[in-house]
Amino acid sequence: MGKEVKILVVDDEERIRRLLKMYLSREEYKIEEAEDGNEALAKALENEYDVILLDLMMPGKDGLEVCRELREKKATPVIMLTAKGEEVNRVQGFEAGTDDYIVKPFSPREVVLRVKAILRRASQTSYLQTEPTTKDVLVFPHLTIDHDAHKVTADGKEVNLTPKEYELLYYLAKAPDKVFEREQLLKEVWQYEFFGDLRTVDTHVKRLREKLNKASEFAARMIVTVWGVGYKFEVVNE
Amino acid sequence: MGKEVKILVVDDEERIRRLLKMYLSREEYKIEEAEDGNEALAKALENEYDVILLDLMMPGKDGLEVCRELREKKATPVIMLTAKGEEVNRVQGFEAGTDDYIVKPFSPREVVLRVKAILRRASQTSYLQTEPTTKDVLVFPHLTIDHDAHKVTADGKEVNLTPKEYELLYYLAKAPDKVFEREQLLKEVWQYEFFGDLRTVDTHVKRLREKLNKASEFAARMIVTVWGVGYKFEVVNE
DNA sequence: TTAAAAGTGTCAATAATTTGACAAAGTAAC
DNA sequence: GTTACTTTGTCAAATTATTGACACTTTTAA
Repeated sequence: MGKEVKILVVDDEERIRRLLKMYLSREEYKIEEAEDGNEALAKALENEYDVILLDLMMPGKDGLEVCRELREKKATPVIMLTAKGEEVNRVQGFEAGTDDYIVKPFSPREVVLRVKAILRRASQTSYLQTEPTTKDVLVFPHLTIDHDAHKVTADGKEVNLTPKEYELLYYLAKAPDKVFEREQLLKEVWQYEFFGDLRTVDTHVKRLREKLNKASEFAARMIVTVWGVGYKFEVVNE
Repeated sequence: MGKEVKILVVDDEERIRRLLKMYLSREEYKIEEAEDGNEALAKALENEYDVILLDLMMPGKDGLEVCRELREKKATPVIMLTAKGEEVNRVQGFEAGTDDYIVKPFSPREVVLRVKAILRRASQTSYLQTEPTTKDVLVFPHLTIDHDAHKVTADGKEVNLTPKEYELLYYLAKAPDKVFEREQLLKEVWQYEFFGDLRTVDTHVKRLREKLNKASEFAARMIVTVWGVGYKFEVVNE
């Protein structure tokens, strides 16, 4: 339902573009890319994007400049990507017409949250706001993940998860039945510059299962180990 | 119950319209927008609004002029938005038919309070005021927030809150269960040009909990920390 | 039975929150 | 106006919770 959401991702590093694309694709957004300021500006002016993710530091035209020039013609929401220490003056960014910031290295959750926040705001600006913005709640037998409230419930009982546990569960549950290798989970649930021990994933899975199990053994069993490959979320039929 | 309240928001800056809309939508008003004087006048004449929020400085026809022309046909209440330093002669404004002023940058509370004041005045002017204006009171177990009286009661005892504390509580309590990031709270509870320290939110939460706790430990526990994300208001089941 | 893979418990390192103290800004009372 | 009082925002400990690593145990599949 609702029309397709189009996002433009601008960064000179191919790796960053790929990561952003990966995170955002999971939310069913359509992603396009640009690798420098001029290309970004050209695309942004020609097309109608719902959000633009814009790197601050780029060879040639930098993010602020692109934003400023874009603003002369269009109001497309812009989220600026800044590296730590690159600390833009918020007021400066604000004057250029930036809507929000994300500091690198970012985590998937952060990116997705920000994009959603922007989209929500934008949709509220639309003339008639009759329909309530669709709630983001995953409901399975024995387990409910309410992403707005950031709350997990198993067999009626609330399960208190730490951020990483929550993210891990949410990530897996968003694609039931799909197996993820530990490497991939580390890349996508953790920040993108994290090169940690693969066993770390196991530890978190363990803690997650533990907590789920206290509330519902069925919920705990939904985190399934795929031997030799990784983990997946599978709905229990009971 | 009660008829819908329709408000027209007029400002050439999209951001300001969005902010006003955000604040006022939470009060269940229906908001329409106009981005310049002519559009405003056309809409104001065609429709029946309960209040018009009108920016003073706009390219083309300015706020005073719109107000003056509107007054030749209609008595719709007008609240003028003026930037600091832009200090209109109040007499001039009243001659044009302005009902009230708000100085930018404004805070949500200010906007909502003024609008409510105007609506109250308007409804009292009406001939027979039989229907009680719908009361704005949030009632939870152990906690009641009477927004009309601007009064908070926890387990029967009145809790004395400062404006910011009150606004923070009210904002959270208006959307139970929904998690808000500190950034968002700063953006929406504080004035819109405030770029303060995120920890400021924590301090206010602390003071709020402190005061609530003196009256009712259950009420205090309703302000819930969501680790790594932000805060939410959650009803305690006890 | 064995090698590889997964699960577990512990601990130190990190990270986020809470808190208290203080200064600045704003208000009210005189 | 000036003074006293309140509210507000910042900052930097102190506290608390999360996290990552690693060694060790258990399970699995061949």
